[in-house]
Amino acid sequence: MGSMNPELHEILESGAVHAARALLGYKLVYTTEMGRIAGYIAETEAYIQKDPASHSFRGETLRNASMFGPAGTIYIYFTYGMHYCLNIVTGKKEHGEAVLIRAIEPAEGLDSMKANRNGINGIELTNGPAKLVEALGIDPGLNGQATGKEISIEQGMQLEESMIYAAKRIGISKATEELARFYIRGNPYVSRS
DNA sequence: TGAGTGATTGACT
DNA sequence: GTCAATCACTCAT
Repeated sequence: MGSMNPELHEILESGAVHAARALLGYKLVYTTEMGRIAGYIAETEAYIQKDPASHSFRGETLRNASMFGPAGTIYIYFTYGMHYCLNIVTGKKEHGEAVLIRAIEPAEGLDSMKANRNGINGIELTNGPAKLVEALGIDPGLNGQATGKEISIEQGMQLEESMIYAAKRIGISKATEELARFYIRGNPYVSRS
């Protein structure tokens, strides 16, 4: 994390809700020996420790330990017996909060994404949290690592404030009224539900 | 020890 | 629109 640019570090450490909004437009980059695969962050959700819908709500366990790491830590969790989702940890160390990356707009390595997604093309490539993990081909073993290595966040597209939309979260049954989901207005890769 | 749920997706009616 | 897949975790026996 020492290599992370100061502006980004400040954003992440400022807390999950603020970071979820500010991360929109940044480029999520996965670097492997095969090359770079990347996309612009188009949709996020914030999860803080006092949130009943957060994995960190009941305190630290083996599964969610990464959420309690320093800002910039990678949190990858396994769910529904078959899918992985990617989070960027926010806040101070020991604070149990993170931003779920729900959708990206492909920017680099389109052919690799298609291959990783078994030939799927178009918006179905990356318009969901587990879909984008599969498209990038992210190794679940990277859970707990710091960003700036295999997974990094780079300056992306500049967004007008009016392009950012806040909404209720989706895919959860607790605390659904929280305005903790953010997305780029009009971006076709934003997941529905 | 077992039932129920889940930060999802894809196939099917 | 409904629902199965499939496992880690929580909570109630």
